[in-house]
Amino acid sequence: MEVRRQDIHNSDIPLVCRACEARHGGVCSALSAEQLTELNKHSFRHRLETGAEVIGQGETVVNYSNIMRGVVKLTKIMADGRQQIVGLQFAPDFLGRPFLTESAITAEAATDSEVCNFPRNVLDRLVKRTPELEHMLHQQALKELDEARDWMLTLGRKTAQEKVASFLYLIATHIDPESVDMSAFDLPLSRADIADFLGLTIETVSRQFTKLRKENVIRIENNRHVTVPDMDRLMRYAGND
Amino acid sequence: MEVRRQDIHNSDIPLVCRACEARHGGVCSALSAEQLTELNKHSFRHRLETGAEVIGQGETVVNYSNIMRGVVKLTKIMADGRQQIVGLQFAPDFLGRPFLTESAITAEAATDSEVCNFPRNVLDRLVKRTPELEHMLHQQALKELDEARDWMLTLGRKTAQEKVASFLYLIATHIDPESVDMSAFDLPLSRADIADFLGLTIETVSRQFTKLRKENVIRIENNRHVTVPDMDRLMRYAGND
DNA sequence: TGCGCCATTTGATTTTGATCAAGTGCAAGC
DNA sequence: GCTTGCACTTGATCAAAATCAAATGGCGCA
Repeated sequence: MEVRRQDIHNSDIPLVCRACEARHGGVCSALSAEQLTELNKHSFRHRLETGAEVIGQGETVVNYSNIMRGVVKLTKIMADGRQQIVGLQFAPDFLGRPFLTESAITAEAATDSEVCNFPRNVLDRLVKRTPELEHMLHQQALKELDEARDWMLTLGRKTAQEKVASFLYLIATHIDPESVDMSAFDLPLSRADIADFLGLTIETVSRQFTKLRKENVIRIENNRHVTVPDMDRLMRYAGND
Repeated sequence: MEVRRQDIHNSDIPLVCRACEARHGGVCSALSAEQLTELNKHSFRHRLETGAEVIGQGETVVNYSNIMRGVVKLTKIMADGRQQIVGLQFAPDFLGRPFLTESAITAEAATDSEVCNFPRNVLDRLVKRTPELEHMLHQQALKELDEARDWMLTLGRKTAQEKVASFLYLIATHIDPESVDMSAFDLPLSRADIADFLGLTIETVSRQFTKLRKENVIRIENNRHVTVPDMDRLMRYAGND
């Protein structure tokens, strides 16, 4: 099943980009062949092992990235070490905060990942000249805002059980957007990360996993692999009626 | 002290806009005289009493707004009535979610307010033709995203005392951006609203107010008027070291 | 095979904030 | 001036989640 595209001749497009799965989902989809070539001159792909930091809170932003593969967590840290994950980004999301030089968050690979980096100033220049690109980034910002607000309801008003169920539901629906069957997946986060995402402790997360398992809402193998026999049931446990 | 402006001749600008305090801060600042005239043909100013709903969760968006005066709260409600305020908007913020027809949140006047409404389709058309306008909206979305993520840390990881102090600090720094002295202000929210903003109950909010008062971090008159003798001290109570 | 290292689970106890239940104070209306 | 209603405060008790403290269970490696 070939998908026809009316945009540009493939032959005009840089080789690496032609083979890039994110080209049609990420920011690059808003660029012309020349712009892609220009951006590609300065960009480089990059593997990230679990835990590798993309940028730290308070650091100067020199690169933006596109996530090619894996999951990246965005965290905020307090002076005394308390930590909150404020966003999870999945391929092919854009990673970066346009128009600010200092990062307000830490971005770090939650799983083994791959990103495509481009220098801040090159993309910034491109954005100024390409309204379609700014539109793309605007859409992404609005999507992240919607997600952040959804999560605020979870953090502020849900019980521990609802929080854990909400997290499982979120992962089920985001981890593999291509797949029709969302009922089996690997958790991209450790219990500690899940706790930081939900505003709970590891112990509470663990207990809620056990409880959901005993009530047959989920099955768990090897701590990371989850099966959901009834997605609607999980949704009800998450408080999303 | 007259402020010189290089943009456009005042005489080309609609009368109501010329007298509008929000014109230089809000979306309108990105528009040319003709565009302002065009938009103004379809826009109307509107008073909102405390509690008046601008738009309800799940409803179809027909208008965008600019807040001229007052504070608007954005809330999410669960099926069983639990409620979380996910954003506070102050004049001259833009109010609305571009590119989506259904609202994911309820927007409601937290104080007596005034807004300037324009039909969705008129502004949408204008955005398509005006990159500068999209840039403005993009900036606003990013600002709201930064604020949402700050608040996620507060909701997920701070104690009740830190939450209340954080709220007071937020209001002190947002209620009157013009004023140099932020140490005295009126709370724009009732205790119930504050509880919904902080993910707490009214009782807990009240107790924390009392505690902060007894420790001389704040003074309170008539339930709504707050004085902060030492802003840095309040900030430390908020956990922002 | 056994050791040590982690991440995770489980259990006992404590703490924080929620819930339930009266009060208080103030302003509007008769 | 008294009642009524509403927003807020205060107090007593309860429950959910945090904290403290051991287990348990892989997994890599000697």
